[in-house]
Amino acid sequence: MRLSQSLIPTIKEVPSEAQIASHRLMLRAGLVRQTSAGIYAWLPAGLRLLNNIADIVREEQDAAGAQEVLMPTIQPATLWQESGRYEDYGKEMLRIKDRHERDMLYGPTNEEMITDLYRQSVKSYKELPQVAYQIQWKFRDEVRPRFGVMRGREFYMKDAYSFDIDYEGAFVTYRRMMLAYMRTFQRLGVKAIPMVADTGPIGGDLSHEFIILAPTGESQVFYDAAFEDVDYGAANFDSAKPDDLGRFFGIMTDNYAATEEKHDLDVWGKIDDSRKREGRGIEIGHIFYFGTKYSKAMNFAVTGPDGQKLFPEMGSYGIGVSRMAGALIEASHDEAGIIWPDSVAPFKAAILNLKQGDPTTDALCEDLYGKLRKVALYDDRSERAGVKFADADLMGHPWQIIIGPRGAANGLVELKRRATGEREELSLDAALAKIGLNAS
RNA sequence: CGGGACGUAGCACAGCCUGGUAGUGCGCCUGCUUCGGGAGCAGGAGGCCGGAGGUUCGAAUCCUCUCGUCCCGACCA
Repeated sequence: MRLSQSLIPTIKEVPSEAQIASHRLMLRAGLVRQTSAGIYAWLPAGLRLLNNIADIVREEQDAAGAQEVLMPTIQPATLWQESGRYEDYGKEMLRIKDRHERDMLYGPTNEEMITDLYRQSVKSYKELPQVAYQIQWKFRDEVRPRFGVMRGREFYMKDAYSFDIDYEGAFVTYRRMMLAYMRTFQRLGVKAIPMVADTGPIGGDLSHEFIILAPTGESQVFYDAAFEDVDYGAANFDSAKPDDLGRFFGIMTDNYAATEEKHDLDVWGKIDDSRKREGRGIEIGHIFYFGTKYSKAMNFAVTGPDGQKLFPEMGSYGIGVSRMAGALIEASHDEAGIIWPDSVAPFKAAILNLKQGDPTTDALCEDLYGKLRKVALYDDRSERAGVKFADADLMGHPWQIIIGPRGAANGLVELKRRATGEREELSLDAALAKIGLNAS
């Protein structure tokens, strides 16, 4: 994109409502704007970020054998009355009436809806197991939204639902999804630690939450460095093999990890100091096994091998996609601004034209932009160099390709790595090769 | 849902206590100079002071109500 023609409004001063780093930086970098408490508009750069995160989540869900669906945001109250949660959910649920005075709601989660869809069509155990997921907006009317996008009322979330014919199958699915989560987080460039969790209003008895470390996290967490040493990639674990899943799950559950509420000083004390990791954590995902809670309540039964009625064993699996956007910034920023991991950056590189209007510089920039149109942001504004440097640092592009009249005369550009601050002067082709963006 | 604050120009704020019709910095526009880390000078645009009601000759300022936003706590992907 050309910055001069984009709705990417960077600002020097921060609106006073933003308290934490990620919120301030998301506003300053022009990623989002708040429209109501806990409700945000995603501007072009922010949307690219959101989509990049969602794409990685999607790829790993697909790789784990889940199928993507898209369910409505507005749901009929009748479904929730069947499960009993219409009453249980309380004021967090946004309730609406349509013109016919029918009770509707903006979905905070989708167990009822997916169960309804399965019971309509799936009648035999032979059609299971299945996992379906969606990446969709949800709404929970938090009493006190805060931390910008990290604790909004409207949020973008990947939610998956699994149906197995017995506990053993459900447990395999649970472990496979957990592995998919660790792979997803690894690709997103964050350290995520699974911790045994309360199941909350969704219910069930096997549940983990995934916490990533960031200085402004909501709670103190403790874990063994063993989690960081693991490569969760397909080369190390084949998610189709039960043995691999077992080995993986062993690592996830045998090593110590706990939030402060569940911290056990005796166990912690026995861990070698060099392997202790401690910090603030942000919950970024949550997985649950809850058995037949919804299949029974909503009468979703299939015919089993013995011809008898069988209620599928279910689980659900969430990743907060919009929350992840904020969490990534919490985990990766400095005084100057955001430092995006390469995998999710809205733009892989920014082209900084230091002297808009200089024929040589303009020509070199245009040439480069022509090659990087899809992945780069071209700062073609007639601003001074200092403004462009500051905005590029603020927006956090992994690479800055700095083009000024000095180097342009010799066909040279300067390449800056945001994360390290390293700069070097080299030819345009060499710069492209180094960034690894040649093909696009 | 308990506790506490704040709404004045796009943003950050002053003015309010002690009523007299609004100001500063940044941003924005124009011109000149500048031009590799958020430039300088000059000129300019922009606000029915969140909304409604009240007190008063007169309300940003005092009173009441209302809407909105933020912070602490409890709660949550």
